[in-house]
Amino acid sequence: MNKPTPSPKDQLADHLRQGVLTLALPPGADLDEVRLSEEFGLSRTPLREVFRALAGEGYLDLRAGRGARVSDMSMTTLRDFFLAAPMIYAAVLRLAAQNATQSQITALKAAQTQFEAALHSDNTAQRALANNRFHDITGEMAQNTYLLPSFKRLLIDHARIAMTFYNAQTGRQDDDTETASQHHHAMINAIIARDADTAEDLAHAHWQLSRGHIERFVMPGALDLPLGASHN
Amino acid sequence: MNKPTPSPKDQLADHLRQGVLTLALPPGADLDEVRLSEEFGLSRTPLREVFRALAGEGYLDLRAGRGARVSDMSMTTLRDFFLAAPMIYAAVLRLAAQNATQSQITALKAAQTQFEAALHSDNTAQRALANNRFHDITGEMAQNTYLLPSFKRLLIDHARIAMTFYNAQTGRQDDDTETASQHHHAMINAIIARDADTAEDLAHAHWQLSRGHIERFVMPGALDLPLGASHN
DNA sequence: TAAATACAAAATGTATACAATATATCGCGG
DNA sequence: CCGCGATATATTGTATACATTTTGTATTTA
Repeated sequence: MNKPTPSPKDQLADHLRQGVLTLALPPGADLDEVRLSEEFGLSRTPLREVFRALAGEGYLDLRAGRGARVSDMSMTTLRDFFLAAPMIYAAVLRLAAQNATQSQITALKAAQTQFEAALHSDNTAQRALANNRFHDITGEMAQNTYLLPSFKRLLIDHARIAMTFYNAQTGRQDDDTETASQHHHAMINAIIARDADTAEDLAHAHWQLSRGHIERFVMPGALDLPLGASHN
Repeated sequence: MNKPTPSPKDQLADHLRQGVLTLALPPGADLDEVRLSEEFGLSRTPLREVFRALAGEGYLDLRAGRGARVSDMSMTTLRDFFLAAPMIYAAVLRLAAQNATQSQITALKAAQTQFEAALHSDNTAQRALANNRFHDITGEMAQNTYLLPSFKRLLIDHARIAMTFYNAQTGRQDDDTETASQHHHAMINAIIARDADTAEDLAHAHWQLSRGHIERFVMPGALDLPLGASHN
């Protein structure tokens, strides 16, 4: 067992990352340096370095003289997201199929097992985190330094968007997650078979699913009620 | 005139960025905290924050307990680069054509003027920096948070690769830079015309040019000399 | 009453001193 | 002479104290 006990810095970083991904720290939330440093037994100096690092990864925004905030989700986020995601993700999965190592494939299978477990529990956060982990591994598999930064940022907001919509959505939800899980399985198989084309197709299908999911949330069937009749 | 005098931190950051882009700080170079802090009149605390920030942008690598280095250029860098660059760059330029604001177009024209000036001087570093600035503005124009991180990393290594090869290359060089400059002009026009398709095509042509340039450097015509006859 | 200004409190930014860790040097033994 | 290990040096990491900036509040004035 070689787990070298994570440093307080790593613990804090992981805590914040998880918080951001699960919306426990909502977009735009202020982070109090003093409170966090007391809570994690760190002085402000290393804490601020963690902030800088997480800002570089896209989790936080640092505004000079005004402290750190959880990076925002603006009105245009969704549009930007669905413009970039299919392209980047298809490329990553294609490269993943070409370059995955055996140990990475093992890790991916394990992540998928965790994801399925999370599906059966009713813990939305666990689900989002497990899904995030799965896709993160595909990113490692691709082994392309230039693609990864964008991919990781997409994964952050993918998780946050999923948290937003899976929490709210009723019906169809289980269908969709089941399909997503099947996609994951097919991805694993395509990667094992080194079948880049299939992997790429699966990436597109996967985003198409997300897209439909969110569209149904953002533009639901209108309430069919007469105007102005509501105040008894 | 609203130039609020850059803070020492910004100065340092810019200095390091420029150094990395121009190879004044070669890949893998160690950065001495104490020396730099004395040189720029900063204490180590803010200096290390600059390191963290630049690491996030892809300029530096931070290894725990072993200080900061200029991020490396490995053997696989070129391959990764030319796999990712055409795709990302085409996407960025397409979005740039769709979303550019008037003031950004003005800035782009100015950058191109600077680039041409640098072409006539014989300063390779100036040339690389001006080219970098030009492309950086196209990145701003695209206005897509998710694409930018990868794009910016590509630009860093684009500059470094250009510095490597333009310094060494003989002949054809002027042809190529002239063609590159023409591409830039055509890009500006396509952006003004909001012609996304043309912009995307230009992106591909531009990378094709770079690619050819580097191929000729990496795989030159072999020296046509008899083996083993060299030691007088 | 509303706006503006001055003051107070809080939070961020920086410097310096100290602790921990990594690297280099020297001495010893094989 | 080479390799190993211990000590010394240098460098990185952390804590704390202080300076600066921002933000909130109260008071004054139109």
